[in-house]
Amino acid sequence: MDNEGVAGVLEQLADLLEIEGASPFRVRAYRGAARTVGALASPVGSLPESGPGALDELSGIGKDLAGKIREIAATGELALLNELKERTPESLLGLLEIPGMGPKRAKAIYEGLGIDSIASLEKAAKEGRLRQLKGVGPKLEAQILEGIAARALRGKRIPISEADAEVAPILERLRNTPGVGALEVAGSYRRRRDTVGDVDILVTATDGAKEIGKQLATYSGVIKVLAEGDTKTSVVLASGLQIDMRVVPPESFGAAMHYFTGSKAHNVAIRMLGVRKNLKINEYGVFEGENRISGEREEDVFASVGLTFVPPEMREDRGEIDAARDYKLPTLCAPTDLRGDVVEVVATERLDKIVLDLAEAARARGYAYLVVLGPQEMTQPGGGDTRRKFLHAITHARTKVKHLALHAGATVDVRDDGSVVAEPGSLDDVEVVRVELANANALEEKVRTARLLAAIKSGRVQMIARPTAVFQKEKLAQIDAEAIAKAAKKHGVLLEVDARPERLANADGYARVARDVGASVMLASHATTSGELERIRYGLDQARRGWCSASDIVNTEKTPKFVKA
DNA sequence: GCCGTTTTCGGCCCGACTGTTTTCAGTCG
Repeated sequence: MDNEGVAGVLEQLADLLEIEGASPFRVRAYRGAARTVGALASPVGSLPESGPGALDELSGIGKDLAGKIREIAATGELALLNELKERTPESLLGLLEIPGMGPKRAKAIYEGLGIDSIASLEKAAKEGRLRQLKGVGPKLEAQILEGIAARALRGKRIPISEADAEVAPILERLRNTPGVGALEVAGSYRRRRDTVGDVDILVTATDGAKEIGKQLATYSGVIKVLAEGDTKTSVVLASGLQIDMRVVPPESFGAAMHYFTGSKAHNVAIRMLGVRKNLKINEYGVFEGENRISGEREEDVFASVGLTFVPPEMREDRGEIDAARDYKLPTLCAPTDLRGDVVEVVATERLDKIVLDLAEAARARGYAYLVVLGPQEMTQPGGGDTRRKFLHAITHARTKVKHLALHAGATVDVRDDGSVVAEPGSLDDVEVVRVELANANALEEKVRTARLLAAIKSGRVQMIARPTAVFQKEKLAQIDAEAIAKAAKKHGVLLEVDARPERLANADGYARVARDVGASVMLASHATTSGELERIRYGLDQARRGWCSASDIVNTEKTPKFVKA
């Protein structure tokens, strides 16, 4: 079972344990393990049983959970889960998805009224039977009914690129409101996660919150105002994206930014550090007893617990707190560090112009080089004509655009023995051979990994793409990232981080593995038009989440060497 | 169930909000 599946089982376990009334700390341990496994770049099954890099070395996973995780990964089942399901119907888990329904109420409703499904819950609520239960009145009953009706509309996470497009005009509007001081987006948007659930905006305002709240509520893209209070305004946009805006006093702005940026796990860890120093840390500031000792600037919150400033992208409780304490945080790669990109073209009569456009745009961005991946056909039977036209376009653009190194590239599939699938001679004038497994989701994980390892060792390829199963909506085909990264480092092969919005899932974990073993990352916008070059930023975001500094990323070099055997 | 410059037991983050209460439990982020 893949990591996502294992994480799902652990979540189920946590939910069922919670309904059963197990220790909240035990439940939290299971949820933490689910989160950790879900963020892992390599399959949990491929981790060593003991020693460095072993499962129980991960923070929050001890001997017991490691054993259970291994059992789930190997068999897809878990004895404990089956036991729990015998005592508590699995269908109760569905009730937890309704807003206002938590484990306690689910349990009470099941035990008191025998309700174990959304359908029977809805019936009972309509008949007014829920209020028989202690602690449930007419309002809660109505709220549950509303929750059932609205559950299909519940906001799903959207790609960060879409959120960017939604948020930009709103920020513009709010910034132009008189009396607005600081204005920043917090939350997972600021941490640059690949998807965001909602957008948290924090502002300071000189004369009250009324005017700025009104500015948000009356924005043309708003279809529903959820709340419009003194300090908080919540709206839903036509796209379904929810925007929460909070007005905070200037002296609390840093603490609020820290608090609302999260992640939750990072915040918990920070507050625990505070507790040890007898400090209370919340969204209003850092307190020693009754006295606020800081909170105006985010840096001060970190400093109060003995840490240097942690960039938002790193705040996931993945070791950043220890690193910040020991002054070992990397200097993350900045957008201005980038000097090159990987783009692609398809077969068309206008190849000369398209390549030239891309080259000129790259030069205008200050790039020193550009890898252009040619049309698929060029390495296939009968692709000679396409290949000649592509190479001509490259040569042509070289003469027109100065101070930009253009490299011809090609994407190929690979066989079990590591040999590339390409017509003889078709790669002769290609400097960068990029491997992307065809039909990756139809292959076993072990086969995927083995093929990529064989390709890396063959000495005939320069770059490895992360296999994706894009037709299974954003689901990634798993590979043993650590094994691949180690081999890539040894053989000088580059690991591509694809910046296309639909291929960002888990790219942060992948980049982190590459960085940790010392392999080189190559960001690839895969732009097909000059306007798409800017989306390299999304690849960089994920690399930054993976702790990559400029030296980990090949795009920052002016003249990278593409070694070819 | 995890974890340890208060280490093998006894802790484990914090606050807002809501509905139901009369002092609080449950949910949520």
